[in-house]
Amino acid sequence: MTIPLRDTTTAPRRCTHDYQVSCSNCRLGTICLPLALEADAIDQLDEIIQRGRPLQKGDHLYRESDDFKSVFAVRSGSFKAYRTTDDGREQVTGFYFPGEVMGMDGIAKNSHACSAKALETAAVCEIPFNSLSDLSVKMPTLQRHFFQLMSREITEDQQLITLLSKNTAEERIAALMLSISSRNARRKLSATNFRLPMSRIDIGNYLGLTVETVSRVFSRLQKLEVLQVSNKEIEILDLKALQDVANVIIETE
Amino acid sequence: MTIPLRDTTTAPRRCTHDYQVSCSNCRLGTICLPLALEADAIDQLDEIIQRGRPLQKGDHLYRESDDFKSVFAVRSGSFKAYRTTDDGREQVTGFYFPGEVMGMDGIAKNSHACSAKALETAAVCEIPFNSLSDLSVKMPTLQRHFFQLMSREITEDQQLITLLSKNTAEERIAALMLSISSRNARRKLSATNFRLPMSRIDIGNYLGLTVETVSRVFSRLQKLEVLQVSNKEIEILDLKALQDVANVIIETE
DNA sequence: CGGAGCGTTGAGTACTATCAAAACAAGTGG
DNA sequence: CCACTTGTTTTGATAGTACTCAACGCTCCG
Repeated sequence: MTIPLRDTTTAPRRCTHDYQVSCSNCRLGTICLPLALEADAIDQLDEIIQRGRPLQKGDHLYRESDDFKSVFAVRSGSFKAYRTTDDGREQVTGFYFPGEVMGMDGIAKNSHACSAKALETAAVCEIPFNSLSDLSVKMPTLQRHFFQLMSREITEDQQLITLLSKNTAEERIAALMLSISSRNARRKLSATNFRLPMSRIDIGNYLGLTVETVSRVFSRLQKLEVLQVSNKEIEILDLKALQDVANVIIETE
Repeated sequence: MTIPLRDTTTAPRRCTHDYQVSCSNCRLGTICLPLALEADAIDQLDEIIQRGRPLQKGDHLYRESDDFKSVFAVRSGSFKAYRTTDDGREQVTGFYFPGEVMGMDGIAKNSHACSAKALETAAVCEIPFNSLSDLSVKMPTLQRHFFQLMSREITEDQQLITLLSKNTAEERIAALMLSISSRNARRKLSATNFRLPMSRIDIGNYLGLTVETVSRVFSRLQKLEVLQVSNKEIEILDLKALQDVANVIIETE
């Protein structure tokens, strides 16, 4: 499960490990770029992607206001994206798991709008944006897919907005657990048993709650036998109930 | 100020009104698509844009789950975008003023992720997405600009996320007033005197507050002589103070 | 083993929501 | 033009959810 790499802060550019894979044989398949592309197209994409950047827990992939050069697809491990507010506080804007693409917020101003930090040992595919643009011009399908990827990021942000704007602490936590569950399922991992890579602090920050509230909600959901929580290990005991909690039950009429 | 069009539900396709303008002589200039394009490019863009769709207050430009065909640039008037949550409630995701582009959330799934409703009499430029895609392939600059536009939408959503996650009612209202103020300024309108096109309900919905709270905050800011509020008419009396309210003063150390 | 950071739990508080009522504005039809 | 309806906005009283402050148990790692 964990990556067979460690301690390679200065990663050797090419070695024979599994991160050497190409897009065509990547086990993440079509998750990262939902490409129903011809083999030829995949090869071209493959050309521009730079692999082999293992990061340790706590390492930054990029920082806010860094020059924007590339977007990144997570290959293994996980990341949090966050921005620093005017008054110095941190706002977590998203968590990223294998197959998901980060950094598109940097396109607007040619500098990253948020920082990305590894929550555990992690590896990414770096996709230089200029090359991607150029290739998109030649390959309308790729352009379309990338538009879709960005659009999806927009709709996901809007879902979070709704969550923050309308939902209670329990609903927010339940929604996050369900989100992580389904993203796991997409990668053929267990939808009911998983380990949270992020701290309670990050969860609270992301969901607009304090750590204490997050902790209390977990305790409550455990008491209700909806979740089994043991530190970062989560087991969904009652999926239906969890969905009910998330869905806002309110049936006034 | 209001548009010289009314009652044209079935808008005549071509008439001699001012909405006949082309991109090259549009007084919104580079606001909508920040195009530093060559004249030739602008003409090509102009070709694909469909104008003359005046809407009345309350009319929908598109609805959630409508087929996605186009994005829209606001020409006059204003819109709110909203999505309906699973339990039937409404979540306002944004307000759109002249020069701003709506509908990019629809690209991901080829159907609109939210509805767009005119807050007052309004007109738009419709930009068919397929044509835009095709043109982008031929014009890398246009592709780049459109990527940037989408990226900007992402960063703006993230700002709203931060606002909802971290800020008090007063801070949220202040931030919205400042946002509207600066968007007005960009269009060479007054940054201190303006009319809110949306209701208190919409403001509250957008900012994750109840109507009552919105109203109370306006009253308080008025008492503090930061704002002059008279129904929908807003005057910013003390910009500095308003920025202080928005910026989270908290200077613990 | 001990410290540092993380996570949990408790008590009290505060901000915002909820409920309720009334003033006000806008639109309709007689 | 006015009575009437409907929806919006404001204000007040009360309640509840989540925050703050505080203490303590747990983990991880040097």
